Amino acid sequence: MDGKIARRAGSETRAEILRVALELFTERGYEGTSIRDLAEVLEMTKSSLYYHFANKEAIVRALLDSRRDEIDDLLGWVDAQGPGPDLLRRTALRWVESTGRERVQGMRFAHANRPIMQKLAAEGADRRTWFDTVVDRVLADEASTVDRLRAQMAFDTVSAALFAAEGTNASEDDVLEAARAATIRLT
Amino acid sequence: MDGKIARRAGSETRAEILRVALELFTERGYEGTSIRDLAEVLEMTKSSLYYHFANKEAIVRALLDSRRDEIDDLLGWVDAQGPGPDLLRRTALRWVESTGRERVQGMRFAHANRPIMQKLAAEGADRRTWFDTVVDRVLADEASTVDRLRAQMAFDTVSAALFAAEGTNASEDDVLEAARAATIRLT
DNA sequence: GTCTATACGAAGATAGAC
DNA sequence: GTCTATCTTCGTATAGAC
Repeated sequence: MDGKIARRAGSETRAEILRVALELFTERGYEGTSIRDLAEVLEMTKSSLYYHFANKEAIVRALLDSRRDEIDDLLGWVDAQGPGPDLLRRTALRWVESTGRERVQGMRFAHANRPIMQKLAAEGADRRTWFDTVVDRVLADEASTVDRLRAQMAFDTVSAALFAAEGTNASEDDVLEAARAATIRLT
Repeated sequence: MDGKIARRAGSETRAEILRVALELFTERGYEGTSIRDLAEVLEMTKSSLYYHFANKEAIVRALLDSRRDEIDDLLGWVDAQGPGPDLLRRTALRWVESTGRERVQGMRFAHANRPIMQKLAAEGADRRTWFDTVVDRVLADEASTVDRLRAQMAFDTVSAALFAAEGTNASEDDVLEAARAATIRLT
């Protein structure tokens, strides 16, 4: 783990801030979480936070950056596949089955904070845009709007299952299993 | 329309407030919409608003009340049905196919404001709780957690399709058609 | 029922010392 | 990099006249 890239000093704090921010933003919502709240949990002052991030929104942006690579991976994988009628199912399943704790956390976050997600989406690269690309490559050119919607839904099953599980005592494994089953049925 | 219940004077303003609130809360989010914003659009003062609603949250509560009847209807319908293995599909389809503009609007609202929805949910009657009841009556007693999740998802397809359609140019009809197709596949 | 005026707290953000 | 102190704006909400 001591590879080419030396560990940048100070990045620890940044990472810690992001960890806490993800947690609080998910639980209480972005608007419902103040810089003060973050500072309190982190046991540092607001000002210190502002040393690491220009403003509150920048924290969310950084959070989103971390998730970006996963979709890039998926895109790379799709490109390496031969075309075929089952490409949609295979790709969606790959996506759903590769869902780990981190991604689930990210989805909860996205769920809890749609307004800011949409705002950031309007400015450029967001999850939705990336998935549009995936769906483009995986569906035939003549696919209808409804086909496209259904394909998107097949990728979104974890999110949907998570929503369905809200307030119930379903485990994370239950959620993932339900999502997997749904993806198969939708493709 | 001049039936037994005389039209209560003043309720017009209330209704107008709710109309505007639903719109703004959906577009900018609950936290992102101030009482000021509402007052401005309504061309009245903040104080007048406070005459009609005790506080900001009360507006959301009123908004939710309006939606409650629909699920009561569904529950009544389910009770009138004979049991059978296809009861889940029939019920979910009935729900999805009865989705109109108003309900779609309500879903968008719920989507955009998960934090407060959850807060109000914690206090009692929310959509999720109601649907738990529906799923209870529609599924066999020995249904597994995953079965229950899948059933919930079958009811939530409009919501999922709406999410999938975000940022695309899919029409509302496209969304409803995709939702219907998904419900069939999931049941 | 609607207004003016205002209290009051909390939020995001910055200046500048150490 | 972290702190103290402070600025400014905005939020919800209330008092009380008309």
